[in-house]
Amino acid sequence: MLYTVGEIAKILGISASTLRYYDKEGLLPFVERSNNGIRMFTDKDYEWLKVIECLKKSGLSIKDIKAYTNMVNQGNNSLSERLELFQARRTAIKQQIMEMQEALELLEFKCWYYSQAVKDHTDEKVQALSIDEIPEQYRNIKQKMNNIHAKPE
Amino acid sequence: MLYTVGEIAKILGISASTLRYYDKEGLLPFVERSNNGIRMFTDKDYEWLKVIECLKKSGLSIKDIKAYTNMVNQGNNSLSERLELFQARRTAIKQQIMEMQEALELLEFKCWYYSQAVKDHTDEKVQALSIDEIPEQYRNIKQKMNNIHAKPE
DNA sequence: TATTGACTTGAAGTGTGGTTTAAGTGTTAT
DNA sequence: ATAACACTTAAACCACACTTCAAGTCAATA
Repeated sequence: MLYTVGEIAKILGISASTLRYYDKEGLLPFVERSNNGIRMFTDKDYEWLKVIECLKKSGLSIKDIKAYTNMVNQGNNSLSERLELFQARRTAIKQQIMEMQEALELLEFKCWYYSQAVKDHTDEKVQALSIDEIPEQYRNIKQKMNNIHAKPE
Repeated sequence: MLYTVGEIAKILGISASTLRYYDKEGLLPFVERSNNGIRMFTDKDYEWLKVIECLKKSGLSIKDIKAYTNMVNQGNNSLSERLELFQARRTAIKQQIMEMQEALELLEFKCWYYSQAVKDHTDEKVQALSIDEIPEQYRNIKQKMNNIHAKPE
C-alpha cells in the first residue's frame, strides 16, 4: 500500500508540511518518489515515522533524530550505538513518566481543593485545613509542595 | 524564610533569568521586593512556582498560566473556572502519560531488538522474525507499529 | 576605598520546530 | 479545454520560551 504525503499526514495526525520539513532535515531518507517526483510512503515508512514520533516523545530533538537516521544508514557498524541510544531514551522517558505522575498527583489535589472551594463559595476554609485534616491521598503531594527541597540535578 | 531570585532558582533547578522572565510575563504577582528593589521569594512563592511547574508539565503555555494567574487575582469569582481548568489539565496529563507509556513500550522493544542485533553482529536475523517468534511482551507494540491506524483526533 | 558579586532593568538576540507563501507541475473531473 | 486539487520547491516568516547584553545599583569583603 502506498500513500501520498497528505494521506500519511492524516493517518499520523500531523500536517503535510511537517512531513516535508522532516524530509528536508534528513529524517526520511527511505521515502521514495513516483515518476513525477511525488513522495510515496510505504508501510515501512509508516513504521519509521512511528519510531520518530516515539523518539520525539522521549525528548529527542530533530537534530538528534537526524543523528539516529545517520546511524541507521551506517548499517551494522552502528548497532551497539543504536542500542545505547534506545537504552538512554528508555531511561529518560521513565523519568519523564515519573515526573508526569507527580504532576498528576498535584492536579488531583487541586481538583479536590477547588471542588471543596466551589462548594463553600470560598477557598478560605479548605486553605485553612492542616495537613492531617485533608484526605490522606493528598497529604504526600501537599507536603512536597510546602516543604522546600532542592532538585538534585 | 526568604530567598533571592538566585537562591530560589537553584532550589527549583531553573535559571534566575527564567524567573525574571516569568515575573515580567505576570506569572509572579505575589513576589514582594525588599527596600532596595530585590525580589524576595517566600515559602508561599515556592508553592506557587511548584504549581506553575506542574501546569507547564501538563502542557500549558506561559500565556495560559498568565490567564490562570489572573483568575487567582479575581478571587472567589473564579473558583469554578479554576476547578474546570485543573480538571482539564488532569485529563490532558493522563492522556500524555498514556502516550508516554506507549512510547516506553516501543523503546523497550527496540532495546530488545538491538540487544539481539548486537549479539548477532547484524539485525537481519531479528528483523526476519515473525510476530509469534518475538517475545510476547513485545508483540502488542510491534503490531501497533506495523499496522496502520489513523489517529482518532 | 576599591573591588567583587549578586541583584536590577529594557531591549535585543537565539534556537527550535514548524508554517506559510509564491511559483510551478501533474492528474482528474466537468 | 479548463478548472480544481494535491503535489513540488526554496525561501521567508512565525510563535514560543527563554537567554544574553548593556548599563546601572547596592552590600559586603579585602
